[in-house]
Amino acid sequence: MTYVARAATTADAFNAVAEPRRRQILDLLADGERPVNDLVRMLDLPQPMVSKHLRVLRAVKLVEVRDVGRQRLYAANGRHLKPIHDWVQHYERWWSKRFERLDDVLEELKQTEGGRNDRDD
Amino acid sequence: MTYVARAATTADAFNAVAEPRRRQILDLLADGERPVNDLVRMLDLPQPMVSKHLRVLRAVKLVEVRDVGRQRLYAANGRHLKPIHDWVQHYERWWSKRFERLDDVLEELKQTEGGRNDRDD
DNA sequence: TCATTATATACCTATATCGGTATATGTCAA
DNA sequence: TTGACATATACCGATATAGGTATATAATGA
Repeated sequence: MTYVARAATTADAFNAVAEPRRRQILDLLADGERPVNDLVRMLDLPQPMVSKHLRVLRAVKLVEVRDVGRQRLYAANGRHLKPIHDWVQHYERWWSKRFERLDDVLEELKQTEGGRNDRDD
Repeated sequence: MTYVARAATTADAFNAVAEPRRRQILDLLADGERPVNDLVRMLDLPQPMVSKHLRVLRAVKLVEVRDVGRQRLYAANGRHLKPIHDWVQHYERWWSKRFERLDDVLEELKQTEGGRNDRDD
C-alpha cells in the first residue's frame, strides 16, 4: 500500500516563509545581523523555538550565520525570496494600477498584435 | 498541560500557496475559469485531491466558483496574493538592479524617510 | 577549575496536512 | 426513473510539523 503521506514542507522558500514567526524573524534580520537572544527577546518566544525556526531558514538559505565569540549572528539573505517575488508578480494585474482597465489592455493587445487572440497559457 | 501543538496552516494566502500543487492550480486558473475535471486532466491528479486543494484556495479566496450545469467553474482571484507581493517586495534590494549601488539605496531611503536613522537596538 | 552565558539539539505530544479510496450529492439526458 | 457524468466529502494512514521541556555543546570569565 506504499503510503506516501506528505512531503517535507520546510524545504523551500515558499514553505519556510509560510510560517508567520519565520517572516517576523526575517523582517528583524533584514535590517542587519543579530544574535539569537535578540530575537528571543524581541519575539518573546522560547529560545529553542527561535533556534529551530532559524534552522529552517538556514536550510533554505534565507539566513546566514557568523560566529562571534559565544554568539551566533544571523543575517537575512533575501535573495532566495526572488522565486516567490517572480511567481507572485504574474498576478500583478489583480492589484496594479497598470492593469486597472482590462478592456483597454485587451483592446490594445488586439490592435498591436492584430489577430492572435486566445491561447492556453 | 494544554498542548497547543500547531496552528492551522491553510488559513492564509502564504500557506495556501506554499503547496506547489496549489500554485499550479492557480496558474492554470489565472488565464480563465475552468471546470474541475480540466484541472484533474492537466495536473494528472486524483479528482478528490484537486477538489481538496480547491477548497483550501477557496477558503482564502484565491479562487472563485460559479456553477454551470453540473460543472463548477473555478477562476483565480489573485487579489489576495497582494500581501505576499507586498511582503516580499521589502526584500527587493537583494535582486533588483535598482539597489545595485548601496549609495543610491541610502540616498533613496534618506529621501523617503527624511532623517530618521537608527533606532531601538 | 567552575560558573555563567549563548545557542543548539534531543526528546515528547498533539495535530494539521497530504495522499488515497470509497461514497455521497447533484445535474443532466434518455 | 435510470444511468452517466461532475464534483464534493467522509474516511483512513503516515508523517512532518509546531510547540514545549530538558539537556548538550561551546565559549567566556573569574
